[in-house]
Amino acid sequence: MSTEATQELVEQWRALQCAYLKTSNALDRELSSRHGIGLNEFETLDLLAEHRAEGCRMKDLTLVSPMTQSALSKIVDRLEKAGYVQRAACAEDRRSLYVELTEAGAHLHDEAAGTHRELLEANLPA
Amino acid sequence: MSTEATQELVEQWRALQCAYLKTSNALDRELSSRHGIGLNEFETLDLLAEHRAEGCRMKDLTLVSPMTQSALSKIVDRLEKAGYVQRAACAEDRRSLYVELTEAGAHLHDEAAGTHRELLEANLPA
DNA sequence: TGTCATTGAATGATGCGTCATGTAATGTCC
DNA sequence: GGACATTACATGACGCATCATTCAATGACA
Repeated sequence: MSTEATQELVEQWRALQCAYLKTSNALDRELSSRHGIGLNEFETLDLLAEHRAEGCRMKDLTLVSPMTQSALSKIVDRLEKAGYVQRAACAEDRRSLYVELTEAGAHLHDEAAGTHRELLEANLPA
Repeated sequence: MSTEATQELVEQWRALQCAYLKTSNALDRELSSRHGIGLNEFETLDLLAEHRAEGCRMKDLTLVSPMTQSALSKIVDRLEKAGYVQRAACAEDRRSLYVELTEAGAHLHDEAAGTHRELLEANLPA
């Protein structure tokens, strides 16, 4: 590979990095200050809201989230402690747990989604 | 803003997130296993190599790196302990410190840069 | 020149994500 | 149906980034 092509690759990577960090930092800061939850918490709520109809087990979450199983377990812990989510037993497989939005969780999601979308529009490269 | 436009924004964000996480995870994993340094350490070495001619103070690093001043201080700590970098007093301003690549650091950077570029090519969206 | 604000850098407390591991429950195969 | 592997999830240890704070040096200004 030529030196110029390599240089271009590095610049492309730095641009990606910059766009991602700028956006995720802005999201995290605003979601925290306005709604009291971090970005990963919000995005988990968002996934739960999206799949609310089918029902969502921990395992399903790991399939659609970029987070680790372990991280998701702790995120759901925090959301549960805050009352935004609850775990429910799964009749077909007693190892599994359903994760469900509570009233408060659905309400918070509605509010925070506005902030989220607004910041995406402000930060994402057009 | 229309619902569809909002939805598209969210998809754009998830794509950005996915591309960034996939690439940075791959980079971090390979740089660690092949060269024993993390991604942020490497990118700091990379910046130092890039600005080697002018001389690079801590403060200059914070201007070109996406990392925090505090994080950079600790990254340089680790690089220094590993012998890849050294801090040197700054005559014009005794609060400042120059950060310089050592022989070993320059050598490691040469090797690791190959891995870095290779993984960028493999992971970045063409 | 003495006072006060600012700057460059280091550090301690804290939060969070990851890895490795543990523990049930389930599946498989003889 | 009993032994073994596998799956779903939780947890503890660890690393690392961040924030707030601290400290020393410098600048500004009366």
